[in-house]
Amino acid sequence: MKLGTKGRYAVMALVDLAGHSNGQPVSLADIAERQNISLSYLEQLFGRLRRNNLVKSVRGPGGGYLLQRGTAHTRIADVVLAVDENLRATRCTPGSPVGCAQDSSRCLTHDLWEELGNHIYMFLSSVTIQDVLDRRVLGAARSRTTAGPLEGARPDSVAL
Amino acid sequence: MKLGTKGRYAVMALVDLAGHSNGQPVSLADIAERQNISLSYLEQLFGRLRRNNLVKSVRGPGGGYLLQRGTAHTRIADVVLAVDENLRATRCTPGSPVGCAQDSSRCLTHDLWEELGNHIYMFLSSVTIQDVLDRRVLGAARSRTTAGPLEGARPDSVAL
DNA sequence: AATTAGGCGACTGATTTTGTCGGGTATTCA
DNA sequence: TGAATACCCGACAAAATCAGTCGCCTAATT
Ligand code: FES
Ligand code: FES
Repeated sequence: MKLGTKGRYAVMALVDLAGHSNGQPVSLADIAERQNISLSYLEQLFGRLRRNNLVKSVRGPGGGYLLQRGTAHTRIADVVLAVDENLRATRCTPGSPVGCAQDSSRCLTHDLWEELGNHIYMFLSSVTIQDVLDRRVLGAARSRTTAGPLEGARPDSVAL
Repeated sequence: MKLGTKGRYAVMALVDLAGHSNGQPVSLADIAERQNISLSYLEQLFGRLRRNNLVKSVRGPGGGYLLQRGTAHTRIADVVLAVDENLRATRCTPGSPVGCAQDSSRCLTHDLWEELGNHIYMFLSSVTIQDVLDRRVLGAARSRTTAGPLEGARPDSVAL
């Protein structure tokens, strides 16, 4: 399991984007300056966000990025997964037959890591950009966490 | 946030230790062979575990390690923190005045990461070595998670 | 045509992680 | 006493990952 600057920057950038957009596209240069992140790095991140259908790009002068789904429907988990690729905590790869244990079966700790990953995913799924924008993370999110993600299951790369 | 092989190996080793000890010390060489982990690496890890009062060492022939607290009182969170040092997800250092935001106050996402860290810690605190040994991770742990850690608060390095 | 701003891939330096090595020290047993 | 066992410890090296840069391109607006 890892959570580096990629995931953090992506969330920060999207929150900034959501906060400064009034229906108009927001340029990366603006976000870069406000959030103190390198422009080239942001471009890299937004490339992945775009490919994951989280943002929409508008080219040319006056262009920039827009959130594809609304602020209330963009889950933090999706953002992190888009740029950080996996939250998986298990050592064994899901498809492969041989895990970290030498025999065929799963090792004793497998379930533990898997459940940990589930937990993290649930939490991050329960928080939206809008929640962060409203500083509504502590109370609201926690109460919703026990109920699981809002709606719609992730298709792949979730297993954790 | 990070969770590397150090944390995973440490938990695997302690579970193995708990499972193969009958009051007698278990040597690292045995664990190393069973779990397929380098002996030298294990020594490094157990050094930290010992310094964190999770295991007790017995030197000399027939020596090895014992769990200091019982299997039911050794929390996974303590093990991971002992070898992996921190689960903290925030970018800013807790003591320092300046976080990742340029102005003095916390950035919008600070609460999010902090709350994520809390969540992870709560989950890992709710599971003990005994739970893993009994493959009792999925149901039992989750039900207890909402109630928080078993007892006794961590003194420091927890903030995450 | 000129300017703006996204799109893409390769590349590099720094840091972290993972794991090894070599040489100790304490304890037991013969 | 001394040999064997097994913990103890710090330094070190290979490998992987991360963070960030660079150059050049394409699309749209004016
Ligand atoms: S983590 Fe999947 S088998 Fe060990
Ligand atoms: S994470 Fe603490 S101020 Fe941004």
